[in-house]
Amino acid sequence: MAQAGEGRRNGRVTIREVAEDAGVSVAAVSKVLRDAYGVSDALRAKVRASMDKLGYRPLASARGMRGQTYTLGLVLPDLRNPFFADIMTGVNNALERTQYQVMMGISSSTAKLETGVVDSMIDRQMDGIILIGSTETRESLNTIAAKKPLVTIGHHDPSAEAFDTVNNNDQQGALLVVRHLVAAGYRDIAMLSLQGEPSSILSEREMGYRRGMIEAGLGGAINIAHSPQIMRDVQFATRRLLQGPKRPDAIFCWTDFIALEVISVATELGLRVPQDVGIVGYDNTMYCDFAQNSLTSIDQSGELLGLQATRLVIERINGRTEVEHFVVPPRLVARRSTSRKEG
Amino acid sequence: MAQAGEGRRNGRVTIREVAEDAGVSVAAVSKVLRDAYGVSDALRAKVRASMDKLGYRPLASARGMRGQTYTLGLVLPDLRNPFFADIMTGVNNALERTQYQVMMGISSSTAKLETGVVDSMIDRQMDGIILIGSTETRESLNTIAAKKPLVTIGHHDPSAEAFDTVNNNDQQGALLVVRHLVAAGYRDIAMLSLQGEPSSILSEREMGYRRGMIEAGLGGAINIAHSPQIMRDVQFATRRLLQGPKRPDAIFCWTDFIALEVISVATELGLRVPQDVGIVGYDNTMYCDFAQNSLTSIDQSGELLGLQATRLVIERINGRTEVEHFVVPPRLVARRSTSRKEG
DNA sequence: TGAAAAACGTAGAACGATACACGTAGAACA
DNA sequence: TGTTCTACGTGTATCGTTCTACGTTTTTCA
Repeated sequence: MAQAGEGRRNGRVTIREVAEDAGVSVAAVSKVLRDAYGVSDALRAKVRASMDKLGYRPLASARGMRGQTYTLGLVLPDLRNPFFADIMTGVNNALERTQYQVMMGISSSTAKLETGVVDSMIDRQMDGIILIGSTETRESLNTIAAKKPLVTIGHHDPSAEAFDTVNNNDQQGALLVVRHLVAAGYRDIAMLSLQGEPSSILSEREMGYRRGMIEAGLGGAINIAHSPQIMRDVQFATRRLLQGPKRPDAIFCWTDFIALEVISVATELGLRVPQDVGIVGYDNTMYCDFAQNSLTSIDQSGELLGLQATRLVIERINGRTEVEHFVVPPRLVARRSTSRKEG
Repeated sequence: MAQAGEGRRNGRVTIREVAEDAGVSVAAVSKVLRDAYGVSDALRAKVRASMDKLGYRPLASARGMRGQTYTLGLVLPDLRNPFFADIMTGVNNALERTQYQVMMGISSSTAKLETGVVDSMIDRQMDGIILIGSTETRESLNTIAAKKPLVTIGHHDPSAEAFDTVNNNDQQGALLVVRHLVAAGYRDIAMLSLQGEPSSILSEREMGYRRGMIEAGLGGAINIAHSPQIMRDVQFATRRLLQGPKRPDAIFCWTDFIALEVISVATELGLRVPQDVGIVGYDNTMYCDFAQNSLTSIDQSGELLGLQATRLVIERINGRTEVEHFVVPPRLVARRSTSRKEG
């Protein structure tokens, strides 16, 4: 509580002082602040001049008590996946010319922590919330949406009414992967999927994988392994796959990071990528491009996802109530990790 | 402003309702909330029961008006470097049994954006601020510290009085790198340093590099290149280094991510790592361990840095005013990217 | 037993911004 | 000239907490 500066208010300029300086009422200043109706240009100019002169900044807590805080909450599953940086770029672009600021929290991909972070964002009066890769149930999401405008990224629920969703078409993404691998000559294609709380992306991608395999007449080779996104576990799961009785000749991984780890393990086991085993990731993060990885991956346009989600949440804050579901088509980026033919 | 739920208050339970339900005064509930002096066990139990029953959660904005918001602000330079995830782990561990929540913002390594993010955290009444890799001047930092408890990570200023610093010893880290490379038989050791706004880490590391080179009698080979942390620029700078007149036989990179990119470019140029060129990174992020990278790096114990910074900022919130400067010794982790001898 | 001190509870005034209800001046119209 | 309407300003109750100052009860100790 003790503070380096002086008194408790810390030398902060209040709306009252601005009003006094400009020779107008407090309410007039508030109107200028909010671009509200009923302010003449002359008054607006006078007030803005005083604000600049005094270095006034409205206090979010106080605004939150009666109006908005002009803060958006963004919840990420983790800080390790650079894909979220792409989303963040989109969010920031969308926020460029607005009053809004974004604050981030980490859910660590667990429903319990996610709930905690979201609740604390609601406690902090954030005006809207963007939830990436949520593991919550439809019920919980509806509860949140009843309290604050909500948009999810990476959560499929086309029948959701209370909140908007922004997604890449995960089923199609998985389908593209299988088709690409089949075309490259791979047959025993395994999927290394995510273990943990069930989520809609999970089932979408697994569904796409299954459909792709069946479509190619490889229904008998369907093989889905699961691992949490933790180094040790991924290594273990990968060894199990690659050293098991019928070794797959290609692995479709949940995420680029996992794919890189699979490449690492395969290399250590003396297997050649892509000749002995083809590897595909998801998200097309910057690591895919490195020569030592050269990882085939699915691009889901993170920047666009972030941009759209932000647009939608601001629209909701401004009163929209009809639901909107935005879907981007995925795009496969082929690299050396699956180019068996030339290899 | 429009909202899915009912009225403006959104069905939120207030402290008043809790007080009523428990049959005590509002102030008594507040005391329980803040673990303040002057509350009997009986009363505390009664109040807690009511809080649970009603699902009460204090509103941060309202608390901020008079007291604390129990929110810490954490400012990261970017979301792409997984090193910050380690720091975050430490922060979360430190916060485990406290009431505090952390909210993150991104500075994109530019002083202007950083100032914006920090100001908006102050507007939002955060109780304390942790600044990672700050590019601000001592003046600005003092200004911030005058308003809120401040701790920096990755900013060397041993004479700072108004805020605490938490650091790894960057000069020693660079020194360790040079010594290691020299011991492995490298001589023309270049440093690929960061371009952008000057920072104290920058000069510390470059100083360590210079000292190491001079110490090894290689003062004549000192060669510092600069590049911003952007893919294209790093590639360009690397090509310049590796295709220039006197090609270095080892490159000490600013960050693991850059080092991985350097490995990529070197590979594309047909150079073998570590035989033709040794590569060292910084931060010892998880990517270093992958077989395809096997990158020698400096571990600066991100988790510990995060833990200490959080401890310090909370101490400051609780009234400490004497400055504290915490330094962790760096540790070199040798991997294949510099093992010329066996290679 | 009585005085002093400690322990606990309460009322009510802040905190800074918002937004409603109201007041006023001037324009438009007949 | 009077009436109605519009445009714009203003005063002030209000949001949900904290916290000071004070009052009451209980405990301690000689």
